[in-house]
Amino acid sequence: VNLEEIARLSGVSRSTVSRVINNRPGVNPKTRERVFEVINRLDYHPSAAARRLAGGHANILGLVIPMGVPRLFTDPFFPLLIQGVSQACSAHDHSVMLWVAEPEYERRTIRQVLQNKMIDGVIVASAILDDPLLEAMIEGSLPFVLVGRHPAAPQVNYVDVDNFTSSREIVTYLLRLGYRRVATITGPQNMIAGLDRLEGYRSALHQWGIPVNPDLILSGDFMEEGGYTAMQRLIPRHPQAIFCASDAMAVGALRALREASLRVPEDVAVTSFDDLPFSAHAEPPLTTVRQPIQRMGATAVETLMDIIAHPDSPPRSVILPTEIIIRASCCPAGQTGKEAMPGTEKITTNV
Amino acid sequence: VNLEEIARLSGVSRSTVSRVINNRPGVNPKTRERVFEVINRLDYHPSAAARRLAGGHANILGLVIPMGVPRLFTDPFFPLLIQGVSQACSAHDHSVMLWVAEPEYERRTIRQVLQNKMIDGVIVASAILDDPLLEAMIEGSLPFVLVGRHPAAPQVNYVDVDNFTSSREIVTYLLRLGYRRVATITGPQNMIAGLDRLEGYRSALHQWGIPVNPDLILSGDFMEEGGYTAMQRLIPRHPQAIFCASDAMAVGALRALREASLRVPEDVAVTSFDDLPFSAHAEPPLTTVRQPIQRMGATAVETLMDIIAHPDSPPRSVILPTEIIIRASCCPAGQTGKEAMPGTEKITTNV
DNA sequence: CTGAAAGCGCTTACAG
DNA sequence: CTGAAAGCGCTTACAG
Repeated sequence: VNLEEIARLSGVSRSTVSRVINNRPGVNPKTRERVFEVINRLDYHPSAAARRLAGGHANILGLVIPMGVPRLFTDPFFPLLIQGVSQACSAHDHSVMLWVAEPEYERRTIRQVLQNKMIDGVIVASAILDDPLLEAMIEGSLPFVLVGRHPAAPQVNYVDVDNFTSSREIVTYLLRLGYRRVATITGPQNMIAGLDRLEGYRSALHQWGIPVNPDLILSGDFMEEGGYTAMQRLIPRHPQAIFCASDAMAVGALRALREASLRVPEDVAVTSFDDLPFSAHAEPPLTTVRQPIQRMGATAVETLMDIIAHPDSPPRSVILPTEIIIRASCCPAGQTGKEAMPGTEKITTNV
Repeated sequence: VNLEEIARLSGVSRSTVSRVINNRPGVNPKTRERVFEVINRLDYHPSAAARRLAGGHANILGLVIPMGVPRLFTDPFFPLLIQGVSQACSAHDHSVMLWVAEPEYERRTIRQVLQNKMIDGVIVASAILDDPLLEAMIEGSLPFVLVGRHPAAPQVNYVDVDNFTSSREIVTYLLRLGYRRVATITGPQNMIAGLDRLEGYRSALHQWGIPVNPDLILSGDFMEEGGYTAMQRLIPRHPQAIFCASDAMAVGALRALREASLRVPEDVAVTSFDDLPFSAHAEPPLTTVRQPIQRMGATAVETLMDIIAHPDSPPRSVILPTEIIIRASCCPAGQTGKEAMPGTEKITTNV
């Protein structure tokens, strides 16, 4: 079943069928209706290959996850993102081409993506500063959207949450509970989210006139293992409360605290960032910043489709809201957790 | 840069360039070399769209993950599989198109996949019995490979591990340690892996002349939550040892045991299946069957490429080896765990 | 071993 | 509002 056949059966030319399919103006409504009827009856779908070759859109978006092996399966961030992207594409009758860019093959992947004449645009889920892939994308002419803000290039379209403000607010929450010796386990400082979350921590302390103590800032890697080892080094420094820059690190931190026989939240209060599905089942359940990962994926798709449709409009940036999810890993300073804490509760922020 | 230009610069016709690109025989070696030289110099890549349209291969494989929301981010099985597929495709200069098939959109996804005239073949990661997608694939003519064996249709190509034998062996391992009251928490019984792992459990007991006690068989869902609730129901029945059909369920079971103040392995020995990355960090680390998930993805790609290249050869099935990874969640019956258990150790099976 | 030509299924000016 | 025609970049018989 091809366009030719639809034209024949509707009694019009191929040009007209093409106009109908692509929703172009200037077609008699009755003609349009007749053509649609035939299309639906035959369950006709245009060939992406032919479309693309003829200079049109293939309705295929690329998704690039430039990530070394570890984090891809340490936590469900990327699976959720992939799902959001995939769902939104499906809903808009687009397909998605996926690249998982291992660092050692990065150059090759860049070529594969940019020289791939099949895709209409790309979603890049990289938050690594100075990612060569990102630089290549900026140089190139393929429309793309970044998941995560870009610190330097203002022309880059992106979808993100406000990592800075969200982090400042959850640290402020700890300060309000009465803690003063608040530590942080940071994300990698070559990722924008890692930087912003640390800045949010610093900003909250500044606002409350509390000096930032370098001994209470430990660097992590967003993963369980990194949270675990950072916490081990932190324990001798006797923090009252901690802000981990990711849930996965918080789980590692909880493990280190348990091994040291410290109770959470009675001895140390713990907060983090992400609200991944496992965070509600941690021991204790985590108080954390929820970011809408799936929605970020879906929003990236919609933003990219809009960019493709309107290539000359100014750069787009979308900031999605977060909320603070309050669970049992915190309690007011000086109290025991059990008596003081409510069930899960939400504080919506950055709306 | 297109084929025309390569032809011009090499002083041959487009036909010849096409033959060179597609590694067809009947080209003078010197001509071939000359053409390759120009291709490499210009970094030329043929247009997948044009290729496909002209009746050739686009070098694009599809990957379908027909799964409801939950398991996709509960455990890293699918991320690992995706990574294996993506890597192997990249290595063979293929691209991958991804569909995450939500059950409610399944019909739509089936159409999108089968009517997609872009892909050369599909990898289907469904182990659900009577999956309509699978039935549609069997009806259709698009080459495909299943990840997970198909119980009924012998013409279906697949890549899998031997779930039955591997499960029998890890349960046998528990029996050798001296346990007799061995329970199991099963996977969903509408998935072939769930069925096979339960059969393996039964078979091990039979071999040892131990009657199968229905009270010691609880059904789970492969996920943490299901393992947790199944274990809660199991505790009053006083099992000495348990075989969980997935690591994620084992983690849930450990949580239930901890809440009931039962020690692992002293009070209850725990084994499972998968050896996902988090299993080495569980409390205690899990004795489990390791299946090579990434390699299954890569093998599926290679098998599919082989099927596409040789469409008329008989059905292919590939069984990859597993190994039993011994960690601290088991000890000989009647001993305390600490004194008896070695570090991590492997028993390779099904090689 | 090599080339000229038709054709894959679309889109896009161009003409009316 | 509609159609005839060219062309996108390949592959594949067919002819030599």
